[in-house]
Amino acid sequence: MRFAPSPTGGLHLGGVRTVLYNYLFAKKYGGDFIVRIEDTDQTRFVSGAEEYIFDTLKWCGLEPDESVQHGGSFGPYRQSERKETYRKYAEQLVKEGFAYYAFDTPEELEKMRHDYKMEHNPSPQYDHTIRMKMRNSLTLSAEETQSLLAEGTRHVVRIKMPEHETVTFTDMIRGEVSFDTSLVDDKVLLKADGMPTYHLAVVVDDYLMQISHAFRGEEWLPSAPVHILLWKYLFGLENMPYWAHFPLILGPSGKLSKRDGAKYGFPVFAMNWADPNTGDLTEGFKEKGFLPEAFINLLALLGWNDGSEQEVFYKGELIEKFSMERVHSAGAKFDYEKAKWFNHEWIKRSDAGYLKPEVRILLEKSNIIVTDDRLLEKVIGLIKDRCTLLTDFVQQSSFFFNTPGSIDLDAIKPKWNEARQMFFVELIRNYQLSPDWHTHTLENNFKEIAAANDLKPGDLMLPFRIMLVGGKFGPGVFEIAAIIGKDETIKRIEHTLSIL
RNA sequence: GGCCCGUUCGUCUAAGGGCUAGGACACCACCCUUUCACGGUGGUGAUACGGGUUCGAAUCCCGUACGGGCUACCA
Repeated sequence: MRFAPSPTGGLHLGGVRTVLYNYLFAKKYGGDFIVRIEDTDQTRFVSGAEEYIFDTLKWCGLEPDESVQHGGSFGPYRQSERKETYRKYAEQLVKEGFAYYAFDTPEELEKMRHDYKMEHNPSPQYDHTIRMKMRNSLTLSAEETQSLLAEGTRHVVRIKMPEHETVTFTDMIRGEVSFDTSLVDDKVLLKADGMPTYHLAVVVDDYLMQISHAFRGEEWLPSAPVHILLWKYLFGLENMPYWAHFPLILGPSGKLSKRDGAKYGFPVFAMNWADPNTGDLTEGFKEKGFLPEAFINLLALLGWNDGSEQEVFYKGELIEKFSMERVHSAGAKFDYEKAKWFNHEWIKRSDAGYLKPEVRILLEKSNIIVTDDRLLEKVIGLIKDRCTLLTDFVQQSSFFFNTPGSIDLDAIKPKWNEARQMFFVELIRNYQLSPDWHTHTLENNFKEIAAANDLKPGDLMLPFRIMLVGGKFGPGVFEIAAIIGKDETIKRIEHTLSIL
């Protein structure tokens, strides 16, 4: 099993789902999950991106068995460090007539694309119809080729696609897929800078690293015939890994992109990603307040299900139940509302102790320092049902620890009167003298005073809540009062009374 | 344009020839709740279209339409 990301930016939903499925499949069958860094494009190097990938995997709980960071006996796991191994295979292909040297400059290629551009063929390819009109070892004499090579002329190695062959392979998700090779272009295998392209590297490395199953996104399907042919030429089809091409995760319009997230207001990356070149920060699911368990869960169900109506799965269950046969073949549009539902479910099911460390960090960021550990846990237990995102805990719990900064007076004023004012004055006196401070006592006393004054408790509870909480939300009022204590409760009532 | 992949409620999906096409999210209503949630009950809502094959098609085949991907010395 392998996952082979290119470290050029943040890891988005589709990428993480690919890792997930790779991981689940590997773990299910006792295989190794290996992560190889595909960094053959030096122009796209982004500092910090590789580390970001591993940080993301760690957060998701999808630790590789072999990788740059985890070691393994098939290294190096960074393609840039394997540069020397690829040339040999490219030369072998040329020698055997499956590939050729091409000396065309970027300008010449551009000219070709321009000259052959027709209405019926808007994007001409470097293929069997064109290659004999270009500058390569097929059109040049052996001597010319040799001397160009000897002079160190910049050149690439291209695969020579056969003219009329049908390449067929079995995709684990789609079944048999076939291609007419005359319609595929002569892809570059080895670039002028000596680095391989993805096409060569993926085949060579999958062979050398003894990869048994190779899963990737559907966007790779069109180049599959190139890879199949390379396997046939280099290592034999019988040694080729099993392939699976996952359907794409779609945004509101086409393949999900970073742009979609910014445009429609939902995260696309797993964790915050700060582009070192532009300085742009893209918010991640982690920072948005998602639990890794929920993130994994929602991704797993985006294109897969176990056939039952179960939707919430632990990682262990996913490993146990995952199967390629049940991966959908159609693309799935990402629904942020449903994603939030998954997180809410996970928060509800997590116990307060588990949530505590994260919540504490969030509270500290809002300058709420909680020293009483048991209190924090109790509060979390009381409010977690109403928190969809981890970040919701701040608003839902701040009033337990700090006096509310603002009071929603508009919710009280319209029905406020002398009688109610008097009620609260009496309530303060009563609570002041109350020998104990428990939820039930507080509620009973509250109702007795109301009854004695011929007032309906229901009309008084909302104002009371606003005084303690600041707004119309939160758990039972008397529980809140019980937790914040006598002094604080009275102080808050007095404060609101004074500004009404 | 060419090639490849795909098409069940708005969204994620179940139903691999035989039922009123099931569930979940979202939405609406009601119940519970003297706030907001949680929870509960119910509701709106789908097999893209046209042909076959078959006693019988969401399911198999063909065509059309639509959607997506690819078409770089990027992955």
